[in-house]
Amino acid sequence: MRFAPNPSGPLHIGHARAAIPNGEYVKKCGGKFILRIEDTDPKRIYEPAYELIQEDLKWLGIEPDEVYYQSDRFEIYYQYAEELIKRGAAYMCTCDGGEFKKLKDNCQACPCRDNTVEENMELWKKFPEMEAGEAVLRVKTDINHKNPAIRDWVAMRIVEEEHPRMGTKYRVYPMMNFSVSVDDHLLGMTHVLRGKDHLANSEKQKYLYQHMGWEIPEFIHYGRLKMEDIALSTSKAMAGIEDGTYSGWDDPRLGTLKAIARRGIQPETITQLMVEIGIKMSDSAISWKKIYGLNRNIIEQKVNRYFFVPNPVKIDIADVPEEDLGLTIERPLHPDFEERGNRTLVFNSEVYIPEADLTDGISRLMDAVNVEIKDGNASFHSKSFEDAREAKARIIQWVPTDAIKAKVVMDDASVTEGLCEIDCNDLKVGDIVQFERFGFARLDEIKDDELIFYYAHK
RNA sequence: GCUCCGAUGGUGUAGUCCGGCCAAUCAUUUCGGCCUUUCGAGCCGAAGACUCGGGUUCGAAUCCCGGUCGGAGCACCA
Repeated sequence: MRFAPNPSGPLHIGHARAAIPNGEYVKKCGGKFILRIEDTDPKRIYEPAYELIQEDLKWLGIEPDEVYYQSDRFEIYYQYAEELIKRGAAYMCTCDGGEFKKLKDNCQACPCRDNTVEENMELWKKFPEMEAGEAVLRVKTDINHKNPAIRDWVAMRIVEEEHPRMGTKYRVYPMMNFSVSVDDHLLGMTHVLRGKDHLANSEKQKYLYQHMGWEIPEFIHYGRLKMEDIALSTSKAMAGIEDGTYSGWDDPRLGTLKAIARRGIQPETITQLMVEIGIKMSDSAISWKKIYGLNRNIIEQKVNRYFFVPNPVKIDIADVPEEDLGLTIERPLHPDFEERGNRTLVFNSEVYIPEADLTDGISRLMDAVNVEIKDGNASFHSKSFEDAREAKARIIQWVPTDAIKAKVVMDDASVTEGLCEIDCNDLKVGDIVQFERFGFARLDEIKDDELIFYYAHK
C-alpha cells in the first residue's frame, strides 16, 4: 500500500482520509506502507512540506516502511519512456495543445501519432533541448474512447522551472499518470487505494500497464470528504498565512493535522473517524460534533479537571463567618479517579467568578460556600451543599486572588481571557485539561506569568 | 456540454454482491429522567432514515428501467 502526497503543504484531514485506510490495510493484511512524495511539478512544491509530511504521518501513528522521492527517479522514468516508444506505444507529439484537444475531442488522431519508432526516438533524444510547449510524449490509448479525457494522454513534458531538490538538472519531467504507474509497478503495489478524483486516471493508467505487459493492480476509490466550516485547500491556507489572516499552519481555523493536534484532538480520534467512514464511493460530510464526540470519549478519563474563570469579575463576599475564612478546599483532579489526588484552593472573602455568573440569585462556589448576589454585590448565604440544593443554587467555579492569568484561544481564533487556579502551574505544555463548566483545552505555551491554552471542545 | 460515479435518521455507518430472519444495525447528535458539588461519563427512556416513479416477484433497502438530486473527471497539476 502507499500514500503518495504532493509536497505542497502539511497534511490536512483530507490526507488523513487517504493515509489511514492504507495504513489500516497494512496492519490487518500485512504488506508494506510506502510513502512516496510526488514532487514532479516544481511549481507546486512547498519545500518545508518534505519534512512536514513525515512529521504529520508520525503524529497519525503511521511509520512508513519505505520512503521515496519521485525527483530521485527521473532516470527510471526515462528508461521506461524509451521502452514505451520502442514498443510503439508512445509518440512524440509536436502539436499545439489547443489543436490537439480539438482533434482529440472529435476522435481524430494527430499527425504525430503515425510517427515511426525511429522518428520518435530521434525526437526523444532531442527532447531535453526543446523548450516548454514544443513537444510532449503521449501514450497511445484509444482515440475513440468514449471519455475524451482518456484519449492519448501526456506522459512527459518540458519543465523549465528550477526544482528545489534537483535544481535545473532535468528538463524533461514525467506527468503524474506516468510516474505513478511506473512506480506503482516497480514498487510492487498490489492495491492502489485513492480518491475517486483519480477514477479517470486509473483508466488512463491501465493502458500503460497493458502496453508494458504489467499486471494491473487492484484500483479502489473512495469518495470525497466534506468538512463543515473549514477550507481544506492547501493553497487557500497558504494564501491566508501569507496575508496574515491565519497565524500559521496550525491556526485553529484550519483543517491541517497540526491545527487539530494543537487543539488537543488525539490522533486516535482521527483514525477512528476514518475507519468508521470506510472506503465507500459516496461522499461523506463530517461535522465537528462527530469529531468532538469521538475525541471526548478518548480524553475524558485521561485528563484532569481545573477551574478556569473566563472574563473574571472580583467579588468581595460580605458577612462570611470568621471560621470559613482561609479555608483550604480540596477538589479531586478527576472525580472518577481519586488516586490522582486533589488540587487545593484557599477560600477567602475575595474571589473571582465568571462575569456571566454575576447575576442575581443564589450561587454555590463549588466546594466552598453559597453566596447571594444582588445588583453585583455578594453576601454570604449559607455553607452546606444541602442548603445550596434547597435554594436551587447554581453551582459555579471560582478562583482565589492568587489565581494565574490564562488565555484560551478558541476554535475561531478569538481569545478568551481569564484566570485559572494556581495548581495549573503543575501543567506542562501539551497537557490537556478539562476546565469545569468551560470545556477541554490544551496547554500550548507558558509565557512569563501567563498560560496560553487552545480550546478543543465542550 | 461530454464521460463516469453515487444516494439508508441531523451526521457517520451496517445491511445491497447471493430478495424473505430488516416495521432496518451501531455510533454520534438532540430531548427528557435518574445519579453526580462542573461538564462529561454512567444508567433509563424518547426523537429520527431506505431519493422519487414505474417494473419483476407470493415477497424489494436489496434485482431491472426511468426521473430527481448530489459528486468527480474532462490539463503540457497531483
